[in-house]
Amino acid sequence: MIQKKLESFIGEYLKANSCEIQNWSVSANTKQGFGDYSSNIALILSKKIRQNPMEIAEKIVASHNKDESLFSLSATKPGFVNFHISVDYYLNILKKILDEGTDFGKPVKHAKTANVEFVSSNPTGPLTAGHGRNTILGDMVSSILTWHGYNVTREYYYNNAGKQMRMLTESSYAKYAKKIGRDVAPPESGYIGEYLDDIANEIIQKFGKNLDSDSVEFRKFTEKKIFDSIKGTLKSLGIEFDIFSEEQSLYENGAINNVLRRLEELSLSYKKDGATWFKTTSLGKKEDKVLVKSTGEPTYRLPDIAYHIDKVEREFDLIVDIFGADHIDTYPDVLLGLEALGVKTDHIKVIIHQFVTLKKGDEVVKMSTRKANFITLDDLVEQLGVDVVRYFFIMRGANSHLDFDFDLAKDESEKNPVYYLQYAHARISNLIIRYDNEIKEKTDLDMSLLNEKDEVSLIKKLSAFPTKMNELHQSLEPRKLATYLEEVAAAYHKFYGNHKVINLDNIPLSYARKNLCNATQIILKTGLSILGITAPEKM
RNA sequence: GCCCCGGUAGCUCAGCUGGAUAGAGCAACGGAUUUCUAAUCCGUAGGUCACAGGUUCAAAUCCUGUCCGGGGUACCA
Repeated sequence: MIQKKLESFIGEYLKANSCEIQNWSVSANTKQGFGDYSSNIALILSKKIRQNPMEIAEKIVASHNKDESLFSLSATKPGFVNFHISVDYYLNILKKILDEGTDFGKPVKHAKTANVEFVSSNPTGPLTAGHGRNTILGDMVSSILTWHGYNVTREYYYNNAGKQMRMLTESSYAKYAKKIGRDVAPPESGYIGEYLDDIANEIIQKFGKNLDSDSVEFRKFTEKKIFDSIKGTLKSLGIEFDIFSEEQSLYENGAINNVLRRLEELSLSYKKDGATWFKTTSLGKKEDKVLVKSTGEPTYRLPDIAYHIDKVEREFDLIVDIFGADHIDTYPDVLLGLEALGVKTDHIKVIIHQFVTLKKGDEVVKMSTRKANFITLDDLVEQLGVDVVRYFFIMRGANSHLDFDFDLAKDESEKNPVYYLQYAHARISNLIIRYDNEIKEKTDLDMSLLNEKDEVSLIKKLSAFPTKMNELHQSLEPRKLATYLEEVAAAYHKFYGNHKVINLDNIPLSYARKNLCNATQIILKTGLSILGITAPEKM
């Protein structure tokens, strides 16, 4: 890529002058007036060879062969070396975008596998608005990896062995019992949502009124029904999972006991007060953590260690966990456990996101599945539409808190930047139809006619796409793609506003501009599809 | 107690693997409508980048401390 070439230019200069030095860089400029790229080499070098940086910069500029057509050089103020890339270079990229279409910028060889675990909410009720963030984030991260050539497994892990599910089963039975007139008190702090009434009715229809309280149907049927509803919600958001893994099986196949045994063998666990402790202090932590409570029930750490061993053994090249802030304290323990057992962890990437704070006006809504005072993800989709919902959850970086005012949601949805992107795409579609209707005449494509400021800056923006995607591959932050697409759309709207594409008096220019529009549309389409957002032809 | 995140324009936020003039949207004000879809564009105004030190040729960006706000967590008493 271009940056490498610029770096090697500097590198060769250094070599020719037998200077050995590190820490210098060539970076793209965001500001106007200093060329496309700049290097700080002279500033770094000045200290070492005790020379004025400006003089060094000018020497480097002078060393450049002026016949070189790719770029020209200049030196400015404190001592920057600026690279001005030739327009031809960008025009070539533009051609490449048109040739390669939505494959533009895609790395060819990767053939790797990745596992992305997300949502992983226990099937105790419908997905709430609060789950939306994890859900959307995980799906987009998966898409980013897919685009980069990974064969991605989307995995949903749920805990059906613990207290929550037992409570759900009892709550389900209580609803059933009440409907058929048995005198049964609902469990204390059980689940009370209306969705359980619906399920109870179905159970009556399907299995009749004579089920015992310990019938497996309460657990099985309730779990299945709730899962169906969760899957429905996910489907409406365009998300489908490849695998659902359950905690239960880790008990059944002995994986959990195995972890306990091995930790004991390594003297990394001990009993105290009837509980089993994980000796994390001997692994550099401040305090030990509980693996199995004195009640005999394991804490979340133990099954999660076993589950991660299982994932690692499935030999993915990359394992991504999308976790909410409640895991901040605990996931390091899980990794520690894996390392202690000699399981490789350096290909595990944990993405933690902060929670969403839901508000109604100024009032914060505390959501609880158990108490059934929640706004479902379905509600959001119904009110705002899939595209707005998807965009909404990645408008802030995963690591920042996200405030969501439900009262203003609809209001704000009209101002949602996603429309700005989609409008740019729709505008282009419309324009191309117009163009084909109005201009029948054929002409050769001459991109060099595109030399207006707005045109050039749009072309440069489009050219940055592969670099952006590369960054995205590193950071796995969908927001960065969204930000980039907003910039592309802005550059396009600006160009569109200031220049006519269809001009019957200048067909060659019209044609070149039409191709610029095509290229813009390709980039927008590719980006939007990675975000799982529709690219409309009309708005 | 321990941990995480944030404090940038009136509001909501970008920018934060250090770079040269701190950016958008909304709100305000003024302009563009015989339109290639105005869900757009052009312009004006708006900033001690919480505060204080430090590192550096260079700090909104890195380090330390302080203040303020949000959140998480414990077989926690």
